[in-house]
Amino acid sequence: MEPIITENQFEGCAEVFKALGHPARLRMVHSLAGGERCVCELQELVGLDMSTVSRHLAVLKKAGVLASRKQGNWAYYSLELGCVASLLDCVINKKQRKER
Amino acid sequence: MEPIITENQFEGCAEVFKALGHPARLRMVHSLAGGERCVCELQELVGLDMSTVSRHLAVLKKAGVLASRKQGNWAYYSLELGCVASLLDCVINKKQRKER
DNA sequence: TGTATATTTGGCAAAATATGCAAATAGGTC
DNA sequence: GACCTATTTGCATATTTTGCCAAATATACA
Repeated sequence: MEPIITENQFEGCAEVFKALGHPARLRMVHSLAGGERCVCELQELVGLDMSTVSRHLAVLKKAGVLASRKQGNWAYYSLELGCVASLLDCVINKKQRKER
Repeated sequence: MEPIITENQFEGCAEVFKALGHPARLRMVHSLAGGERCVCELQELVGLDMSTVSRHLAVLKKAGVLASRKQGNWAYYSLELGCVASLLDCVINKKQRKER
C-alpha cells in the first residue's frame, strides 16, 4: 500500500513549491486566499511593475496554483489549488514557533 | 484577530517553499520523511554528484527544513520541519485529482 | 604518521529567473 | 473610426541557480 510517487509527480509538485518560493508571489497568493483580485490590485499590493506582476501571476497559473478569468479590460486571478492557503499557515506557524 | 503576516515571515516562508521547489530536493525530503539518512544514501537516491547533493542539502538546512548531525565520517540528515511531509501529500493529491 | 573514506567548499560555465521599459493586444467608450 | 485603459509580450540586463570537477576537511584506522 506504499503510495509510489512518480518522477512526473515530483516535478509537478516541485513546480508548485517553486512558484510559491518568491516573496511577492507568496504575498499575492496569500491575498488571493481571501478572494479573487484583479492584476492592478495585486500590483499595488507588491509594488512591482505591472509587467513583472503579470509574469509572476503567469508562473503561478502555469503551476496550477491560480486560475484567471477575463472580464472587460480586467483580468481576475483566484486561488485554484486551495490547499495552498493552509500550506502557508502551516509553514508560518512552524517557523514562528521556532523563532520566538 | 486578523493574523498579520510580516515581510520577514513572508520571506522565511518563501525560502522554505523555494527550498522545496526542486525535484531532487523534494525527492530527498520525501525520503527523509521516512527517517534520517546519510548523504551517500541520498546521493544514490537522486543520482547527482555528491557535491551537488551536499549543496542541495545545505539549501534545505538553511531554510529550516532539515537538520543534520555528524557521526564519524557520515553526516545524517533528518526532517526538521515536520509539516513538510503533509505539504507534499497535499499538493500531490490535489494535482492528481485534477490530472486524471 | 600515513592512508582511506565521507563530506564540504572553491571555482567555473551553462541555464534559468527577475525586473523594467517599451511595444503589442484586447476590450471599452466616444 | 480614434482614443483610453488594463494586461500581456518582446527585449535587454543583472542576478541567481544548477551542476560538475578538483581541492580542502574531517574522521577513522592501521
